[in-house]
Amino acid sequence: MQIATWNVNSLNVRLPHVLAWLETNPVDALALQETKLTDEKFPVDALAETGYRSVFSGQPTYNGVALLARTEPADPVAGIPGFEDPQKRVLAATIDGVRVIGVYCPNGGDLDTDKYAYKLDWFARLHDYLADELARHERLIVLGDYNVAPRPEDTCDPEKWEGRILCSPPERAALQSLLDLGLTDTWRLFDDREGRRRFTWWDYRNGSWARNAGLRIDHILASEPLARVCGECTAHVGERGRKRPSDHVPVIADFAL
DNA sequence: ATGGTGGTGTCACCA
Repeated sequence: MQIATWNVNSLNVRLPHVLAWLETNPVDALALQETKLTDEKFPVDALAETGYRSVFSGQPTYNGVALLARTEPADPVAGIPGFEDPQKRVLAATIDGVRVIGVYCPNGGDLDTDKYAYKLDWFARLHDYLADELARHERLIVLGDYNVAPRPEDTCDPEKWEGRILCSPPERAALQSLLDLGLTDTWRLFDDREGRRRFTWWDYRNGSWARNAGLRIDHILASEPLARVCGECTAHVGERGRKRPSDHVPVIADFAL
């Protein structure tokens, strides 16, 4: 089973990119973030023509998540149960016997802002939700844009990034608390693989792409039975060099199921 | 220093 995540930064703009990518990478499931579409405007038909069923949870202008799959996603649940939040950031469904939870974690703004406090609180809610889900589902994948670079080597310039937003110790601790539940960051299973590009996001500003000034903030976490059979996790970095790209690229993992 | 959305602003807001 191949499963991928992609923050598309507007599905309205990026739909041609997504359709083309799916044609050459016919993954079993794809989690999208920052669709920036209301549910009425979700491109159900165009995706169906490419062979994908969709479930989605969107809002105008900001946020918005979706799950695409070649089989009908079952038992969809939007949001974190028990957590009232107008920001559409979480969507779960069962795909081919795997419970898949797509997440768009808050960015956090700057360290001294309300957005940062919201980010840390949001991660605590996600933690408790995932604890429940792990108890219910042996096969669980949690994937998306976490807006956290877990280690210095997941940044282009540790001296610059350490302690800043996306890399601060509380954010890293929040991500680690998810792993401590029994989830594996599948990327790190292949840390010793040579020639692999290390980042998943490059800011549109400052010529970040040209300088390869990126971060690894998009992750695919898997429960133990899935991590054991994970054979690959890579970033499709080439997507960042296309015309009118998202600032994130797809991350794809392969499980021998 | 860029890019996307909503919508016409001295654009603001978000990433």
